[in-house]
Amino acid sequence: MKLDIQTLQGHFGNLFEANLLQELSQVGNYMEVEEGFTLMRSGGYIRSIPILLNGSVKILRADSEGREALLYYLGGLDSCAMSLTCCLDQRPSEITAIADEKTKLISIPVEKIDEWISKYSTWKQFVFSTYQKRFDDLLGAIDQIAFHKLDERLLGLLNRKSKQCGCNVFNITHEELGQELATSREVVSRLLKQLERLGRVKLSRNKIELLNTDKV
DNA sequence: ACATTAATTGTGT
DNA sequence: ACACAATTAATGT
Repeated sequence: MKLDIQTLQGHFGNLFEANLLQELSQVGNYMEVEEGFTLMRSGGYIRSIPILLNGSVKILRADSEGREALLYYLGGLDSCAMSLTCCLDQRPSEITAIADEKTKLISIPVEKIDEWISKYSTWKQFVFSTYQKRFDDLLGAIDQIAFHKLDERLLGLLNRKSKQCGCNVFNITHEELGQELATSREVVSRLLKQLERLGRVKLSRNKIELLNTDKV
């Protein structure tokens, strides 16, 4: 099903130039999918890429066990950066895309993606900013994972020290802990603050007291 | 007891 | 990571 230019303009506003909107309306395939609909299966080749008009789509990656980890969500006028690369390289998809709610999207044939990049600067910008957005998302996700690991390492270190000296009060500075964990003093301070808020630890200058060592 | 200084810790960017 | 504020301990007078 095709969309007329007016409708497209309603969605994209002045993001795209007039000629591009024209082509979009000619070659773009408009579709509505229900929640749970699989737009893209890992391993499959991609013939077209989606641009969301509304709704949202979750992007998953299958791990070695066959479990699927959530990478990020697409929403708004997002497109899928992964599928953009897959298209250009003619490679199979490494991700799975499933509609998270009823979603309206417009689907663009692969060959147009490449063609438009050299033809329309606004399209090039769109593709570029799509990458940028996804990249930022992934960076954020990595940060959180790294943060969690450090969180556990810090608790582990404190527990080891507790075992060593047979008590649960240490005379140590955040700076020193940071060196043991190969991280900065600020990070240790922030982690400890969180642990204090959780009641796992009591903080004072040059001193850290381990609490609740009996319970988990 | 008070002021001064240095070290440690907390927080925003 | 850096910069700065806030807090606390240590020291000198």
